[in-house]
Amino acid sequence: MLKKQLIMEKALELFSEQGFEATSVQQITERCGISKGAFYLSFKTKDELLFSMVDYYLQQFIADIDHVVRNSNNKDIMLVDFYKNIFQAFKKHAASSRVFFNEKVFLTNKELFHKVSAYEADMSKSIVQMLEQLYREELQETKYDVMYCVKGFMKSYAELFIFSDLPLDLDQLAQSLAEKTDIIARHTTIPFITEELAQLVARPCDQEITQESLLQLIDQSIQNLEPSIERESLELLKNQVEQTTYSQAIIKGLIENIRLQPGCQWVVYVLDKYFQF
Amino acid sequence: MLKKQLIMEKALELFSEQGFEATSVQQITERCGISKGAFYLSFKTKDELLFSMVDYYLQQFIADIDHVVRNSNNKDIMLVDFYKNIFQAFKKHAASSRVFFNEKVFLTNKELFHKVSAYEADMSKSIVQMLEQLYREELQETKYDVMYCVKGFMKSYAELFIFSDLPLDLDQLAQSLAEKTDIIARHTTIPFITEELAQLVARPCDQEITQESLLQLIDQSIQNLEPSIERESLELLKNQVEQTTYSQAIIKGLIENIRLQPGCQWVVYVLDKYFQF
DNA sequence: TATACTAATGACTAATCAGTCATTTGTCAA
DNA sequence: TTGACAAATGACTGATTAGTCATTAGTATA
Repeated sequence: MLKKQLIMEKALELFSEQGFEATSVQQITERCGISKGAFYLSFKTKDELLFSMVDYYLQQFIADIDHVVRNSNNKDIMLVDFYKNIFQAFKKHAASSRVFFNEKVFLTNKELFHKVSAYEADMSKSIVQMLEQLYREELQETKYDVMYCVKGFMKSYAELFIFSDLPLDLDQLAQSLAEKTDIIARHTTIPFITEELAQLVARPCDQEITQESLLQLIDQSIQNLEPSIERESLELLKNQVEQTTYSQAIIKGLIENIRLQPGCQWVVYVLDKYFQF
Repeated sequence: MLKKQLIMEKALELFSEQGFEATSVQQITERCGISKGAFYLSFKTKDELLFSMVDYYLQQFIADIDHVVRNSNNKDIMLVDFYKNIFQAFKKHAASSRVFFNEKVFLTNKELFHKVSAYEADMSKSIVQMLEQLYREELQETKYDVMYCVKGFMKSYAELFIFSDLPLDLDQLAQSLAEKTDIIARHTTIPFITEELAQLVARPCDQEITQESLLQLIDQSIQNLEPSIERESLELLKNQVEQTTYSQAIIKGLIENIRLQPGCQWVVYVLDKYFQF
């Protein structure tokens, strides 16, 4: 399915330059060097392209964040790591950030709005998880508030990457925001966001990972890979989902094999959760 | 120019529901109960409508914030007042917030992007001014950072008003954010946003208020008013700009007369600055 | 080479759009 | 009542769009 990826990448460029509505299918196919008909072999409609792109790009972003939160053992630098990764992602994916954090379509198309909201809820959950790891029960009353502050810092400082390409010291930025987050976490006494409120806003409840949905996701991801070690790893993992025979170590190793594979971040994220790493 | 206002209001509703690109002039005129031709008597193009709307709605928003910052004498409640007003505005103008904080057009149309950036810069300036009043020289190193945090809080918590209509306790929210801002201001030691960086990002330098540009603005605003005390006040103020004869008290009174007049917030904001209140 | 199949093409359609302009309607003063 | 002017109309134009489909190109098998 390399054609699909090509289309999504070129479409991202164009959407980032002109927006979704203002970009025609013709323009996309011209930039891809393919015909209009070929486009409709990959995607049924222009809307379906956008849906696929949301999955393709937001999954990468969310999975990235989650990985940092889960794999940072050193609490002293967890926050710094978190912010450094976030802004590295913003820097690297400035184009997709522009599109997915600013496109109006996401507010007007209900289905799409839910999709994006669900990913945002995943991100919020990761942040709360990180805060719980860092501060344990000290933060019981205010953790959702602190999460909102973290998201606010992200949104505000991300503008530096999205709207300009100034050379910025990522390390200092990460340290600065880590300090701010720590200060807020330690000193806040008047919470506003209760757990209930946080859940009301993030309504789109994350759907459970079922064996069936995971197998479907793996099949889909396999199609994105050329025959290779990575593809073989994913096929072995598929068997493990159907019937676990290998040890945790082997399974973890197989997941690591595909962690950096483009288009596979999401399946890695879901596999991590499924096998409880 | 009541027709113009009608069109802008109905267009805002539609843009808020569907976005700018997806809304046709036909739809706008249908909701207004006017013909297509009548639309083009008020606005030369669909783009010109958007330009006018940016001025009309963002000026209200910015002027609102500036007024709080300038007129709050009590430092203890200045921050609370600030946030309460901000979120009252978000609540009241949820539709325009949705449009102007999420429309992609603003990123792809250069001229429009500069317009919006200029208003954002005005807002940033007001916030820095408030922080200077509150913390004097204690905050010299970190005030631009704190300003970015304030904007982050605004962006993050505004989602509560823009995307849902849950009943929220504005007072508690304002207090909660005021506390957070105060905490950040007092404890931050690692700044990231320097004055230089802040100015680089907010490039679109605010243009100076000249007598000429002010007179032009007043003329424009007068056209939005029916004959009334308010209109007379504005006409008197126009004379005062050309040649000051009245005392400060009278001028201030005349400005107060029109402060709450719809469509006049911006001229009030500029008059405030011009007469140095 | 012949056959069967899939992948890819691009001219085409029907719909929609922004913007125009000849015409009508409404409103004054004379 | 008339005539002169401005306000408002909506059918129309030309351009552009998403999506289709009859045709062709490419490739693998027999």
